[in-house]
Amino acid sequence: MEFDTLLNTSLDLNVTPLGFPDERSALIDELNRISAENKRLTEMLIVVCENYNELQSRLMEYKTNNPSMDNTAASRKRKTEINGSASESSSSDEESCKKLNEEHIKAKISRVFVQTQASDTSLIVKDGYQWRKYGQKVTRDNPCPRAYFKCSHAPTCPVKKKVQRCSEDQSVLVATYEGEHNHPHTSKLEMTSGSNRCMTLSSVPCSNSLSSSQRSITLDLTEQKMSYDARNSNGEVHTPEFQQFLVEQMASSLTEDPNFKSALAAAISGKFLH
DNA sequence: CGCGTTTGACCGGCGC
DNA sequence: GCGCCGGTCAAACGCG
Repeated sequence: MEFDTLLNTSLDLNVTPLGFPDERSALIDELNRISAENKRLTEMLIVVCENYNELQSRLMEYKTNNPSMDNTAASRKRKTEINGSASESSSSDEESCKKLNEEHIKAKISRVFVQTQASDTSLIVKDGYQWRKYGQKVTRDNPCPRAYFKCSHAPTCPVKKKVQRCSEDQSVLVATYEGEHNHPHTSKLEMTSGSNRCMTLSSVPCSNSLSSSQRSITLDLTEQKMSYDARNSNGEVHTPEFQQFLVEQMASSLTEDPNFKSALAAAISGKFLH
């Protein structure tokens, strides 16, 4: 894992030139301890994902047995559409469920939290797609203006996004995506360059922020997906192996953070040099 | 001159 | 029915 590389690097840069055997052994112990902790955290994350998967399966089972289960998370608008189609249509319950699922897919919503620099006043979230801004509005619940974007890469792409600064922490951008892209990323490099980077977690039906410096977490707020299945940008369903990979990526992405590296190197060198 | 952004006007849904 | 509010439109504007 890159964590080891990082630690070896800090060892070479900060400690080895001093050449104290005690410090080296202490550092190695520390490295082993941190590596073990890293491994333990990774395993915990896997367990959490498995538990979530199990819960989702139970929910799916419950919903299957109770098809009339209310869709409480839907917006008022969605409720209106659902009621309207139900009253006008004579279709069966199964067809209604189908329609609901289709509408859910159409209305796929995900939310991204992006940590930006305090001096950065733009509402730009680099996510690998090209966006055209078509409006900006000050909303009631947040003094910061909300910007409205449409995907401009493909004329037929229905995806929209809203970007607004968090009212509590204005260094955090909240980007809300609606719909799914019908084309690939325009630039994968853009995903990992610039002032912010994105890491995506799908199918987590809650809102949360797990941002470290210049990093973001995507939380998919749609509820039509009944099992934990990590998807890539093309909507492909991934295997459990990929979930394992994703977990490892999440752990390793933390260690790739330059700020984290420098802070860790400083902490280690400071601990043993003072 | 073309393209993207800005910004005020407009529209539709919802609550009272 | 009216007002509020979020979302969208489109003309004006700026920049390369």
